[in-house]
Amino acid sequence: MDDDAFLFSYDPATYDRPSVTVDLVLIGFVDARLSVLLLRRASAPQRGRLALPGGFVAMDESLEQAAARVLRDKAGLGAASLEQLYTFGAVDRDPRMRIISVAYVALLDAPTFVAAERGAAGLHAIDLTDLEAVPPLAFDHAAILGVARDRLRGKIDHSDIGFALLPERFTLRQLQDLHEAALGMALNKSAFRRRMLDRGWLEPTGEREAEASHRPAELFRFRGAGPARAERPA
Amino acid sequence: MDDDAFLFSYDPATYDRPSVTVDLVLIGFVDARLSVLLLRRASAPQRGRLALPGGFVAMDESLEQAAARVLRDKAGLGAASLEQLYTFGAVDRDPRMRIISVAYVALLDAPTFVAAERGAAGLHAIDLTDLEAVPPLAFDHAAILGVARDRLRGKIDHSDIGFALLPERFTLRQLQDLHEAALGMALNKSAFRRRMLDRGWLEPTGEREAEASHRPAELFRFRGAGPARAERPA
DNA sequence: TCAAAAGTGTTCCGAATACACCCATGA
DNA sequence: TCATGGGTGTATTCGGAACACTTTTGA
Repeated sequence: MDDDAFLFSYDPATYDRPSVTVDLVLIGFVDARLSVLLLRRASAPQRGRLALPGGFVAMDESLEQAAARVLRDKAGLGAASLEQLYTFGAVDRDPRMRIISVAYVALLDAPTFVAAERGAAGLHAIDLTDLEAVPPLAFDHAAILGVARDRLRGKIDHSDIGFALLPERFTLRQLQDLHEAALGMALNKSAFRRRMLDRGWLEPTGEREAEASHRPAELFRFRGAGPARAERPA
Repeated sequence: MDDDAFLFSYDPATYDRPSVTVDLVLIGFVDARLSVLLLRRASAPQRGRLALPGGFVAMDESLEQAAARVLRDKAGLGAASLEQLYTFGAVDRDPRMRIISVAYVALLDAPTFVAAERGAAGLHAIDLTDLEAVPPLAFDHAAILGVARDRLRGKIDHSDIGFALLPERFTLRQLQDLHEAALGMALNKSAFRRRMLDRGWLEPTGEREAEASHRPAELFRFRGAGPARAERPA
């Protein structure tokens, strides 16, 4: 930013500025499926269509703060793993006015996801891995979901983001189901097992699942992780 | 975005909106070093400091169009590989007003980079891989450069972005120098060689470099690349 | 003929895979 | 006792790393 000639003569009342919003992709892993929470629009435009929960960025809050506020107000959730996804700025992406939207991804564990789905009004869950089967979404939100899906797919095996989708204690089978859902392919059991254990991210709790008609699996806990890949400034 | 109650009562004259800019990280690979082009600020604030070239996003242009325009006006360049990097939105990142900036990375080949450095007024090149040695930059631009450096480091071995920094015909040594500069580490010669050739991205031109006191290396060309990793919607 | 860097072949090692087998539980 | 899925051990395959070696040029 170095447009000083323009900047000094820049009069907010004279020159239009775009509006800026944040849109949230709320992802959960429930019943071995990756789901996203969308809001059914109650008014025009795109009335009746599903849309990402979002809101305007106020002058006194950062993008992250705006995202956290939307998470609170629209989904009734406190903290969650929030990560900036991409910024969408096509001129006509919203018919009402010029709106630039910064998309964030929030990864929720299953109880939180289900609580939000039941608790907040108008929230519906759809399958993130089968976007073709979803009825048309509002605005360019289908494209945003596509980017979110691709990002999750690209990062889940190289970073620790997946654990934000699992309960505090989980089995290796759950972890593998999550990876398989995100990648859309089956994974070799013992190879996956070894790879995950060799990473040093998993801490065995002595406990085992109390479940069904077979040998109970051991429950693991996500141990903080060593220096993982980070990417979140500003 | 579903904030209709707010939206319908939203009066641009009443509610302030943030300004939105694009900032460009112009990266080149010259003399086996990764460099970035910065503009010396001629006026307050941060007068005399180096800053990323940038500009406001107009109402009738997309973010990509704004980035291309800045590339043209500030660096005198036509087309270039432009990729969105990250959006910076801290409240106080600019002392004059609330400015949200969408950063883009442009990868330039060496002649283009040098031409821009010489041609456009006030442009200075600094070493991207040695940001600590650079005098303090304006605003949060040092953080932006850090994100750009990390992104390049993370992608250069997994995608084909590196070729945008090389001339149309290049030697494997040049390609390896580029990767070593981006990663900040030495790479094994034959392993690198085999890995690159096995990818099917490189097309041998029959030609060889006309150069110095040793066996001339073969010149390769970047062949379109198969379905590489993409990530650029809206 | 020597220095320097390009380019190749061979071995070694580790990670991923495939697969066989054992273990623990409910029915 | 059987079915089911958890968990382990072993052989195989594949790719990268290491390293020695040959090739080709200018000086």
